[in-house]
Amino acid sequence: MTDECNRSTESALEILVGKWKPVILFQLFNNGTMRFSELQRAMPQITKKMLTAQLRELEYHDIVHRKIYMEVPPKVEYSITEYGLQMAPVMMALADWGDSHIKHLDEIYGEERTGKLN
Amino acid sequence: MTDECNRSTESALEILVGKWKPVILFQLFNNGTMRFSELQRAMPQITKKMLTAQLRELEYHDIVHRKIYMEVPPKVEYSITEYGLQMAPVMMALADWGDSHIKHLDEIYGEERTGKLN
DNA sequence: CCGAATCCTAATCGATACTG
DNA sequence: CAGTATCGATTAGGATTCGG
Repeated sequence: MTDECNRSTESALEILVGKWKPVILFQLFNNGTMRFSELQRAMPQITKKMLTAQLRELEYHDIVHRKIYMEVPPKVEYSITEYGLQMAPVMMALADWGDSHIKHLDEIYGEERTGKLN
Repeated sequence: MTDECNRSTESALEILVGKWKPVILFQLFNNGTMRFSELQRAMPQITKKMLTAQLRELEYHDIVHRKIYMEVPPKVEYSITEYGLQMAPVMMALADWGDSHIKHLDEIYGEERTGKLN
């Protein structure tokens, strides 16, 4: 049971984990459909390699849909799948709790803390 | 706003992420107070180094409490803090969605899939 | 414009041995 | 019993270059 819970949780975390996954998801959740280049502009720090890799994983998990237009120059659009929309509550829960957690850490360690563990 | 959500989410993920964090949390949530050796027995694969490291991080985040008994041989007990209990809903949400997600992947790729992306 | 391929660094994870 | 220290293996992340 505990073991089962853990498999489930890790399966869920697989999707959220990665330096860019949450950002990408927030972008797509907020803006609906976005082109590859739009995503890149929205996240100036990300490299094409990373963006592609993370999108592929999200696509594999059926969270993100990839629509290819057969034209020149190439055009590819990404959007959250219907199934992906179901994880909105999880994202909200994480963002909510994370928000209160940031405040909690500030109370404990003060505003001047580095945020890093030694 | 999106940016703020993202900081919050990543702050939350910081806590859950790590190969052993979820397991440790499930153990402590289910069993209440546990000694170091009990945790080890519950997770035969984990090394002492990893167990210590993950517990320290959880302690830093005020999710886990560490109680040291000054006796010989040493005795240290770990438990979820009051604040830590507040993240129970998040854990539940993750486990729930992860569970349904596993089933969803099975539907898409079939039971025989490896679970790995290429 | 949207990637794939290559190479490299940094962080994470793990096996083993040692200590108060 | 409950750790720390050290080292090697593995993986995630990034810079750059090339191609359809």
